Amino acid sequence: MSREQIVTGAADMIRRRGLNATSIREVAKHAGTPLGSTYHYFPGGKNQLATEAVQWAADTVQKVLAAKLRKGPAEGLKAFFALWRQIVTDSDFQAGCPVLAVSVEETTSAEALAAAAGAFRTWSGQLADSLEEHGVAKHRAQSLAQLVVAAAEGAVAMCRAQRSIEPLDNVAAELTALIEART
Amino acid sequence: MSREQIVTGAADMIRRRGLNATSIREVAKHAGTPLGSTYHYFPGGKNQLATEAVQWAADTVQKVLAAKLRKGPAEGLKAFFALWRQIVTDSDFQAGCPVLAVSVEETTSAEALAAAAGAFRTWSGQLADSLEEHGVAKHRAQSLAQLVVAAAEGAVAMCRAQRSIEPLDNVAAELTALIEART
DNA sequence: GCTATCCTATGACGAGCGTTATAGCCAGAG
DNA sequence: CTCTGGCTATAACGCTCGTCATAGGATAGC
Repeated sequence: MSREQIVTGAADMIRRRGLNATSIREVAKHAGTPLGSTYHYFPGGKNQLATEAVQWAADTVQKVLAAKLRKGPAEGLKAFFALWRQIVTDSDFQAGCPVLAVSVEETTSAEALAAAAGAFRTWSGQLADSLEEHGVAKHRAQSLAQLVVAAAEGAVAMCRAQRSIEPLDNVAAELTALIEART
Repeated sequence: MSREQIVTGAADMIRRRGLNATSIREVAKHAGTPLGSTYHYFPGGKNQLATEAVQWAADTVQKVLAAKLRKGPAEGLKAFFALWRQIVTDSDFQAGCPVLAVSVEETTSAEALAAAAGAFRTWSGQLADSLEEHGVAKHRAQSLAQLVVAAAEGAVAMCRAQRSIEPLDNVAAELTALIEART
């Protein structure tokens, strides 16, 4: 279905250039669909498209996380970082996280920003639940989970700026040690 | 001098809206200077202005960090997080870090991106040096310092999306405990 | 008072943006 | 075969963007 291609294409462009630099015309071209179709599928315009793109990215990560966390928090954490590592390296340091990109632009639609907030809450919530199940106190589990998400997002951006995967790998190693010591 | 006002104003707008949504016209208006002056002071156009804005922000943080790190890594870390906390809360969750904003937009000029990379390297380098002086092994010091910078940047973005200061405070608490345990 | 230098003021350029409108196509139901 | 409804195609709207050019004004040194 071409509607889905538009959403995933939009997510990919937001990941790279940010929301403001992602134009509907280019998303349509990139998806091989005419501009008119975009407004047919997304009558809410750019707001709606951006919101759905963020939600799609959030869901994708959420599914990976849910699957890997069944083997414990440490495995989930590894998968989380491996996922970002692949995105950064496969794109030659040109792609990052669309959720972060939306969070950083005030101009953004309120709905897309809310979707971004939901993504952060979902991911850190999944991690926190897993930590709690493995004996970490509730509040501590939440703090650690937020640390993981924040550090991963920040490290991805650092890697892009520095054109080096080193920050992400270092951060992953530090957090792996920290999590494994607590569980 | 009005040149400086243009740079700081640009940094403030990039902090809030990102680089792409920051137009030279609005920067000039915000600084109370005519549009023509912008190209007089910055013949390199938007690239040059963005680069100087990033450098200005980087220097500002670097100075605070240098001053506080003299009292030890833990004090530096506290000041680092306090600085971001103030920016986020004073702006009612609308402002973040211009360095991160530039790092997330591929469209960005290569020079501004290089300035962003320099900022990350400077900040984490300062922290790493301080940790090393207080007995942390060289490589470990670097990892920890990168973790701190990445987590702070990511946490600021999370706070903006969620309109809550909680992630930043939780991350600061976790990292303070981690750093104090190692020094 | 005169002139050279820095800054201002104003407007124009081509391009791209989000969005809307309208007319045409084309499959599948009756 | 016809008709209907989902999708395409195309063009236009008002707007803002980055950039450049050119003319005007002030101010400092002589």
